[in-house]
Order: sequence, then C-alpha cells, then structure tokens
Amino acid sequence: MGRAPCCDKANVKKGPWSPEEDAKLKSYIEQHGTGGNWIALPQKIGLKRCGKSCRLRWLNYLRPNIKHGGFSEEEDNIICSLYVSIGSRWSIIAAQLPGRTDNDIKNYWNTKLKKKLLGKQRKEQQAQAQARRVSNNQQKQDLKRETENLVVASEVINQVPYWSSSEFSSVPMPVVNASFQHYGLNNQTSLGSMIVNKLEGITFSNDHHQQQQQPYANACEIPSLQDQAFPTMVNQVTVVSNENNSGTYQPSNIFQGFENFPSDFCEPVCVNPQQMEAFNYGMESMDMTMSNGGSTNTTSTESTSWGDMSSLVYSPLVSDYERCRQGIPQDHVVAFEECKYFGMQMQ
DNA sequence: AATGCCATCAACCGCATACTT
DNA sequence: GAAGTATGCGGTTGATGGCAT
Repeated sequence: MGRAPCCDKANVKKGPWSPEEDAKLKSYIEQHGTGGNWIALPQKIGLKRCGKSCRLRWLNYLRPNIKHGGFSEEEDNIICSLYVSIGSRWSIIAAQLPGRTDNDIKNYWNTKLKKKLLGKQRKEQQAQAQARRVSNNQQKQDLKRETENLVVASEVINQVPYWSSSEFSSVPMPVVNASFQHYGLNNQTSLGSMIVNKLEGITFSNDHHQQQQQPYANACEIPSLQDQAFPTMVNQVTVVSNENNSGTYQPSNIFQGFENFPSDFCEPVCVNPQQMEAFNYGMESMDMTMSNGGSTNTTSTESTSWGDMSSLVYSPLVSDYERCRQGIPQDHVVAFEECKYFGMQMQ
C-alpha cells in the first residue's frame, strides 16, 4: 500500500498563486499563525490548495523580510564556501543568509553562480594551458640544447613519453589523503576521474628538472579503482618521495593503458554531480594556490593536500556553523536549523 | 510579426525524517 | 515498537519572458 496522499489531488488547484490567494494566506497566517497544521490550513481559509503548497508559498514568498534577487558579492562567497563545505544543503546555507530562502539560493546557484564559477574556472584553465604550452616549448628547446651537448643515446631520445600529450608529460599525481572524506568524495569512480579531470589545471615549476623530480613526502593510495572507467588502472598509486633513492616521479605506473589521456577522461564519470561541482570549485582554488604559491619548492603537504581546500572556505562562517552545531545538544539541533526561517541567531 | 531557443524562477513531486497515536 | 501522518528538504519541471533569427 502506498503513502496516503497529503491532500485530495483532484480538488486542489495547482500552478501560480493569484494575488487573492496570496492575500488570504498571508492575512490568515499573520493573524493566527499556521496553527501547527499546514494540511488543515487551506481548508480553514477556503483555499483550494495543498497544505504543502501553502507552506511553500509562505516560506518562499509571503513571509516577512524575504529578499529576492540582487545577491551581493559577499552572499556569493558565503554560498560558494558553504557549498564547498557541506554541498547542496540549501536550507542550511539559507540559514546563514537572512531573508534568503533555500529555494532562492538553489535557483541562484543552478542558474547563475555555478555558471559564473565554471566560466571562471574554464578561463583559468585556458590560461594555464597556454602557460604550459609556452613552458613546454621552452622545455623542448632546453632539451634540444642538452641533447646536442650531451650526445644522449638515441633510444633515450626516442622514448615516447607516457602521457601522449606533451602537456601532461610532467604532471605529477596529487597526493590524496583522508580529508577527501570531508568532501564526501568516497566514490572511487568519482575520485579517480576527478583527479584525472583536474590534473589539467595543476601547474608546477617551469623548470623541467623540478618537474621531473617533483618531491612528494607520502605515498598515496587509491584502492580498488576497478570501475569500468578505469579498466586497467593499477590499484596503488605511488608517488616516490625525495628520501627514496630514485627520487623520481614515475607516472608510468599509473593509469596504464590510458594513452589517450586526458581526452578519454575529461568526460566526468561522477555519480554525484554535486560532489563534482563542489570538487571542481574547490580544485579551482587549489589550482590557483598551486599556480601562485606552490610552483616551486612545494612539499606534498603544502601543494597537494586536499585539506588545503579549507582555505577557500569562508572560514569564520563555516566554523561558526560547525561550532554552533556541535555546541548544541542533539535535541536542539533541529531547532537550530529551523531558526533560519526567521534569521534568528543562536546564543 | 512569427518562431524558436534559452534563462529564470515559482511550484511540484517524491523521499527521508520527525512526530503522533 | 509499529503504523500512520505531517513536515522539511532537495531535485526537477513547467510557465514565462527576453532575445535572436
């Protein structure tokens, strides 16, 4: 047996609300409150609407102090930061923005903010790709000069780089640590494809010697990457540390059989698009961090720890949220989150 | 002027959880 | 504790308006 319908569908009006309906609902709630029963409310005031519809209309449109549109830069930052931190918990995000509704924020994110960020990201990636091309040309010239001087054995010269695209011949794998869990990126397919997907944006020193010997402190593991999208991927991704005698990053152990990288992987194989978005947004900032400050003398922990993503979170806000939540007895958490509708501050 | 396409946003739907009996 | 019901949430849909052709 299915769920009992919340209202008589046949007898209920759907679609946009008329000004008369709005007026009825608003005046009733202002005088009497909701009475704690949304289902019964429309009958009381003679509205042919579903209780849920009334509730939504009130919360998203009729209740006092609602703001529509005109999101400020600061609000954008807050939304982005919280999205990175907690994902699409729109009601919680709305709680941090007095006068904003979850629906409004959700729409704003989906229609504007997301595109704005992705556009920004694309722009930066293009700039980075351009920079890499310049860098690679320089590398090729350097290499040419060296080979002329050192008379390198022909088999070494002719060795085909693992990454067929020259752009990726020097890209090290980022170190993955437990903080990935924080972002809910526990799906191996998502994880793997996102790493690959985002490698394009990671830039390192223009010095090819450093590129060849990018130091990493830790080995990292991506266990059980056995998804179809990664047919022959090895189970363990090892990045050799400087302490290791070889001191060399060895990409040939990774993603074996993906000579067409990155084009094969640029198509995200992400189960949860929201995680992908959040991750992309986070990686965008990480890219910037790495490009700006992490290009030289970076340690693995500095340059590639996913924990660095915390830097792009609007820290006071998120930490306040977490602190508030953690500081509240479990019984009151719900009340805390419900305060959003009235822009109330927890003491 | 007519048409098609696209962006926006209000509203709906279904699911999960909380609450009540 | 189980079943029924109400509420809240997030994903999706559909109506609408603006713009390009």
